[in-house]
Amino acid sequence: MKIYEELVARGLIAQVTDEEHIKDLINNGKATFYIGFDCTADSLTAGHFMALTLMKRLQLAGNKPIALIGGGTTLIGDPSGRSDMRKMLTKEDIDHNAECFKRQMERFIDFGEGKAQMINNADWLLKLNYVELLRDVGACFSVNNMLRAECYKQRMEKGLSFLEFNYMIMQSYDFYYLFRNYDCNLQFGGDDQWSNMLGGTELIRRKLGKDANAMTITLLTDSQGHKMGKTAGNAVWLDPNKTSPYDFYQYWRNVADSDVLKCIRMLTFLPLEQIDEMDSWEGSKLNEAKEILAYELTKLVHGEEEAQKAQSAAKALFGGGADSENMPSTTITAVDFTDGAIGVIDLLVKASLASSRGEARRLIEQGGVSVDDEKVASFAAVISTDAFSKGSIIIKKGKKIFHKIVLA
RNA sequence: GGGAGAGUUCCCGAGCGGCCAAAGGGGGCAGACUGUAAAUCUGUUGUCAACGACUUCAGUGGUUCGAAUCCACUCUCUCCCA
Repeated sequence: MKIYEELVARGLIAQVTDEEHIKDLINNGKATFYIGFDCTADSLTAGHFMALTLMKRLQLAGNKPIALIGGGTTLIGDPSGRSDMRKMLTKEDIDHNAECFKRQMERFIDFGEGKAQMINNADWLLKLNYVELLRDVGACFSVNNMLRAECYKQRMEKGLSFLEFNYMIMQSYDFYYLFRNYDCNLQFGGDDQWSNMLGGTELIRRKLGKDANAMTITLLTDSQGHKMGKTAGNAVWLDPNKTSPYDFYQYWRNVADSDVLKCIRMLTFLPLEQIDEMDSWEGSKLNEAKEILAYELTKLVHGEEEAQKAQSAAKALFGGGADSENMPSTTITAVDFTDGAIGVIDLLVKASLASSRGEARRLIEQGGVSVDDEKVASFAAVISTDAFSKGSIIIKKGKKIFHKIVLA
């Protein structure tokens, strides 16, 4: 099976400009393709992860990836799929974020000589001259067409600033620039980028009379249609300092039944035959599939060792035995104690298991907190230093969140 | 430039000058049920030294014993006309 067919089989491809042409390019390693990453945060997220795996798959098939860091476009802000304007980021923030992205990507993609490239569009976008650009590029865009684009639909209701309206032009210019200077003949992106990407192929056709191609990746959504890779509105980060390998593992371990196979197919590198076999799994057997998913992804992002750790920690905890080896932990010192004891509420807050004392209190009142497997009965409960005879205690919040408190 | 309207808690969205820490929904968190799933049911959801106190309703000032609610100005957004 060739790479294109595999991508289709994995359900990764959403839309393409010219299927035959693209198939020919990537199946024969003739594509130099780019994916843009807007650096709106200081870490990549699980959402970007799919794009990264796609780059890797294509790279393995002999194609040449260009990771385009959006140092310039991020200054504008992509309005796609948003109902309100993004917060404007400062130049410094963006540079910092771009730097962080770079480090994370290097773990996935081989940026060795001639293998792949990382480029920042700030390098050319920031140098543009307004009037020149208008005459050169602006003339190629029809506002009527742009307004019809799907990515602006939502914003036509709530208002769209001219700044953001220009995002499509910037992204199109990127493609045009890469096409001319880097022989980039294909652009990949999330399905929400489709109209921005078409802007690019259109611009290339008008300016150079040549065909460039675009292809979008299916957005990873759960069975309810929500974008995946978020918990409570917060992204699942790839940076271990922002989302620990254990939490990362748990996120995937807890996906809904209906989404497991889709995730395995789209995100892991397991052979398709093996995945097809899992397809027949049902009921509690699916739990095993979730374990596989969680393990595979954690391995890809954090390495085999961390994946092992996360898995054994999870197994130990949910299996009953309290293996606290790899649990997130907080260290306290004697100073935190008053008269040889510390309140459970204080511990919860210190460990960030509760964001306020009121919340901690509520948790305890509702019976959601245990210390060393014993339910905390009263919010006034205190833990004495004696409890730390083994050096640490384990606090459990709810059913799935474990945290170790170490006495230094 | 002219006219009309809007800004409320994580989000949407109610809110006669006192009974408003603010209805309702969504989301979140916790409990029950389970398979670390989904669905369902229940509780909870500003902060704190917690039957009380303190800080919130775009901002700044004002009117009042008392303001999310009234007035003035400012900012932001939407709509209509140019």
